[in-house]
Amino acid sequence: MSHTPAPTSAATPPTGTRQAQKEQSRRALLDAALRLLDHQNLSGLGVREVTREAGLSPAGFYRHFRDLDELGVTLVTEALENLHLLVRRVLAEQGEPIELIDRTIAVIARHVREYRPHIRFLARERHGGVRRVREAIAAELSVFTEETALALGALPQSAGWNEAELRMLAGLYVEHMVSTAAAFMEAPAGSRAAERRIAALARDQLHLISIGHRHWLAERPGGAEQRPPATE
Amino acid sequence: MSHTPAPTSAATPPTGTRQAQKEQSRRALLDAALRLLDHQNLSGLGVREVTREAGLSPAGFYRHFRDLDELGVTLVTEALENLHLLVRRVLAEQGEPIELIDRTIAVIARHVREYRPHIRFLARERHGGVRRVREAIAAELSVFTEETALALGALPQSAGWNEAELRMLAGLYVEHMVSTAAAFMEAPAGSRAAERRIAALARDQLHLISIGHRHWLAERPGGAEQRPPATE
DNA sequence: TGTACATCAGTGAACGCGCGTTCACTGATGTAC
DNA sequence: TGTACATCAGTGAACGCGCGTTCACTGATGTAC
Repeated sequence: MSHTPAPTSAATPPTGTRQAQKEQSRRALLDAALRLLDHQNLSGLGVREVTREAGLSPAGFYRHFRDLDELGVTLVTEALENLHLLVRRVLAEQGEPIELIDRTIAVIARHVREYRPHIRFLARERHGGVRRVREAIAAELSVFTEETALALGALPQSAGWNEAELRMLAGLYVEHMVSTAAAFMEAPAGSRAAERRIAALARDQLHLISIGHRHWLAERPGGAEQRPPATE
Repeated sequence: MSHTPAPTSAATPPTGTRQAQKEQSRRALLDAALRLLDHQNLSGLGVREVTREAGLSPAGFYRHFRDLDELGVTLVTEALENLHLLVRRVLAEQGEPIELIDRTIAVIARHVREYRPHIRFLARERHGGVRRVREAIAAELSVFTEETALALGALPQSAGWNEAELRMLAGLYVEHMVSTAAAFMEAPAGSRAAERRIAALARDQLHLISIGHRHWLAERPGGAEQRPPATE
């Protein structure tokens, strides 16, 4: 080694360049689609539209996807992985209930800021026109609810709660998270004032729910002893 | 009058028949669109598609609407009137808190059963691709929240609540109503078992929120005296 | 009641256009020797 | 290192098709007398 080899440069493309370039085009197609989905629905997307936005010729599309459905499925997968990332971030938070609320909201706000296109895509297609996409999102939210129920069960204020009750409460929290994320998403991009207003509102609402959580056992409908065990 | 005139019949069309026939075609177009929107988005609708479904020739469309946007706006208006009908039904209910919860859920279930296409349309377009539609829906939900806040303020358990707090709670209830309606809507049409499961879940969740409502004043964050008056 | 004319909702044909998809091609990247 | 060949991501032209919209028309409904 009389001289150090030149670092990977444009002049001397290393093996693997080809594959990397292909990946880059694929990424460009997916990103173009996400950009277009900011103001339209998945079912309204067109092959020519996407390739135009991505800077490829229409025919180039078929080197990467069989058709638009396949690209759609890829986007769903990405968005759901992304949602799972959000869930893990939220559930990883620790602390007293009141801190937990603020941290949860902060995590959601940050996530929406970082991954707005994916979040918008999920909000838009959750009740959108493509059944398989709707079902995939519903299934993921359901998994999310189970994970949340598990986490809630570990809290001291959940002592005495059965599984059905934990899932009920988890559902309430998940729905609230979803609508909070949607609210952050609809806010004018980058408006910290709007973000603060949404956060303050969500904070009070979560606080009220946590108060309900704490007093539930004493007042649960029908009385604690009449409630069936956690079947269903 | 030696003989009673024949009642309105097909053989002797009365004045006004023409207008009534036109209205019938217009209704057929709107209903066809609603039917198509059961499994696709507003922005994906086509003139030829709608007229085909309605049994008119493509050109006939233009006797009723300038373009699809105009038909879309009409559907939004109808759906929002319909939503307002639901709100009035819910807010008209009276009774003890626990009864109120059950009645509210029953009203929502019935309304979704009666007007499923309109409700589905609202759910689908709430975060859909057409900005003006999204904004119209958001504005209506906001009005709805204000009305709910007003109704909540009249309840004895709201004594001592300021306006911002009432709106906060109303927002929670409205969001919950929306997701309950969506859940009823996604349930297999006519499955009473699924409806009962959704109703039971919603009932517990509303109950938990109402417990939070009752204990809020004693535990509100920062303490009651530090809270600013009901300015925004 | 009957007749002559006006209205206009709905039609069928035609238009130009952008769509999804295919095809033979080009030329940079990769490989064998 | 240099040369000869293979691969294959991306291209540009072409296709047939359904779209939105227009147009002159038809015939039932409505009106005047």
